[in-house]
Amino acid sequence: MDNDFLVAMGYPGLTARLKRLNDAFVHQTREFYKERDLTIEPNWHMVFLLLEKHEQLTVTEIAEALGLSHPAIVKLTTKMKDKGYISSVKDQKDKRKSQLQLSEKAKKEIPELHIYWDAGVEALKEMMNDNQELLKQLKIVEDHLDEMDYKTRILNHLDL
Amino acid sequence: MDNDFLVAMGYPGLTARLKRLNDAFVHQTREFYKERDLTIEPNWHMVFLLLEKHEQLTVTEIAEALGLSHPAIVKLTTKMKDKGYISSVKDQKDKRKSQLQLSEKAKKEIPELHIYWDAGVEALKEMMNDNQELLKQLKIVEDHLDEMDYKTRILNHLDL
DNA sequence: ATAAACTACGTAATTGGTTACGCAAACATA
DNA sequence: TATGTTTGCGTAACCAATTACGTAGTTTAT
Repeated sequence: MDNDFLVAMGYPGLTARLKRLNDAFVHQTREFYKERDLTIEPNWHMVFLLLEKHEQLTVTEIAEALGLSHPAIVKLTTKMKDKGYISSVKDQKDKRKSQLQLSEKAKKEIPELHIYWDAGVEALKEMMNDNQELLKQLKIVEDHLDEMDYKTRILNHLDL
Repeated sequence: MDNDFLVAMGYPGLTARLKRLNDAFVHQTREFYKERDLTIEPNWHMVFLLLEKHEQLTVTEIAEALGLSHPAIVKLTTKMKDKGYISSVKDQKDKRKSQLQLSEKAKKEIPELHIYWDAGVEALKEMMNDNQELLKQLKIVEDHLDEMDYKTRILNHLDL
């Protein structure tokens, strides 16, 4: 058996490697939180950061910012509410919306969480040899994907 | 709202971007297959390639090569069997194992599938500006992760 | 002012994966 | 040769996400 088949495959192995790498990060982040008895989950991180920056946001706004479906955000934020990290206020101007914000508990605990998140960033940086090249290369692909989607690109290459 | 919050976040946005990018590729590949009335799924690709290269493999071998759990492979290959792409033979030397291989149908259809997969590779290459820099950068992170896991690295940075 | 279209978001059903468990076969060892 | 341990893999329960759908509220057009 190959040392690493996905790597050996080159280009076609890319997407599986993206998934594998992400799964590893999420898994180990979850382990880390568990070990420290933190009752937060890995995918809450970006929601916390968003709400630190924006004070209040709707479900749809969060979904768009994170590139997830709105039902995903409903579930995620419901859990965060259950744990007391998020409070929601019905929007008075538009009654369909509810504005989500960090609770007092969240604001009190976030400074400690930032210590862990910062350590995570340092760990990441270290694994990336202290440069942003991976991020840059990702951006290139993301930008291309925005310009024209992958399916269309495949079709174009078939017609040649 | 930011143009792209995950990108703006830099390092901490990385894992969410890996997921988002992978999801986009998988989604659009699925759409492509559907449009061409191909009854295959995106994550079968690597299994096809593995079995082209290795003639016959067990569930566990495939799981290890792809970095997935064995139950994932059981489900995936069961579907491929149902569609007639994989046949399995009980291993005579070790009766716990069954050796999976490409069916005749698979061998007949694979040349056509390669046309599509090749177009996909061309599309990918194009999005990566015809270079392997992203793959190289990924490899760096993967190798570091193999050396020492992310959780341990976070802990190390906390102790400083 | 009313009808039509659109938007926000909650819920249900489905999906692709995971961990946990169990059992049978194989292997190692006393 | 019996016995404890490991391995392979199937099944069950669970989980995080998706798509599809319903409904109430908002906006637009006539």
